[in-house]
Amino acid sequence: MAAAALTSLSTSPLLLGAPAVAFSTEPSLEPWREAPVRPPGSSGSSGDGGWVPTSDQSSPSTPSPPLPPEAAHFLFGEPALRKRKSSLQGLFQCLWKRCGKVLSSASGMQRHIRLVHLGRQAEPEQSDGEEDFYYTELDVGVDSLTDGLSGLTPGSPTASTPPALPRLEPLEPPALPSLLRPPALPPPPVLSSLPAPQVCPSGPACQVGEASGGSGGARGHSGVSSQGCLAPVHPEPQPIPVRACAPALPAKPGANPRKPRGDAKKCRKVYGMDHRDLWCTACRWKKACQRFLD
DNA sequence: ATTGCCGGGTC
DNA sequence: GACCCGGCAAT
Repeated sequence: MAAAALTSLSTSPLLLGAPAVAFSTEPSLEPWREAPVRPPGSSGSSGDGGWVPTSDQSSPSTPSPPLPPEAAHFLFGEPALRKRKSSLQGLFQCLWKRCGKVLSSASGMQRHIRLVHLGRQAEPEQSDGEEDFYYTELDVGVDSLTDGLSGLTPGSPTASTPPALPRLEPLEPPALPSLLRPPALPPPPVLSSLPAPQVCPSGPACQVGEASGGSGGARGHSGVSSQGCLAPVHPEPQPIPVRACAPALPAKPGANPRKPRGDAKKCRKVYGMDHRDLWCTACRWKKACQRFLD
């Protein structure tokens, strides 16, 4: 029995990326989904400059192309957003923008998506599971949902705030495990053509390490709701088949991991305790050195 | 033990 | 705000 359940679960591409919770399936809460760029007629599997799709035999998922940082923010800011393959029966709603079609069977929904949105033929063509990303199951029961939300305080607006992240230095976007990926990379031009990076100017998930030593930089970001990050600014938001896959988020919300110590010698070491008057003020105040930046 | 500096205090 | 320091983590 358990093995059968595992087997069926393992076939779901959704399961892999959502270690934490199954989030709300309310479609209106998912305006962040980006356009799955799949021009009709295009196979959408090449031209990503380096990303070579593999033959994809291990799972319905295809390798994940590098997502734009914005997408990574979404990933951080949002726990798992969808669930599927739950034991309960439900309705299946198409998440494609301005579609919202509701069908009562997953297979019907997959067919709908293949035909209508993906421009594929009716035959499942050993369906790669891509359709799975474009619809959600409208649950009838709430049991599985509340499982994932058990850690949240009902009614608390801050509850949806993701745990504080370790400083997001301008690192490469965390290599998205190829668990969940859009079938085709949403084109950077769309995002970059936006007037301004208003996607999430201040959300915790979007926080980028401040230039130097503003000691307050890492403080006080608890009030920002992750919803702010999800404000759709995409001109033509289409459901993006990306679900949250936070790679090992810090366990403690509010834990503020220290900056790794730089190797630069600071005033204290350069001038010594004897010449404290030569120190920069920050060093004198036991703050992050302003003179010898890392 | 030393160093860097966060967090929090006082003025 | 400026200024100071306890205490922690990294070294």
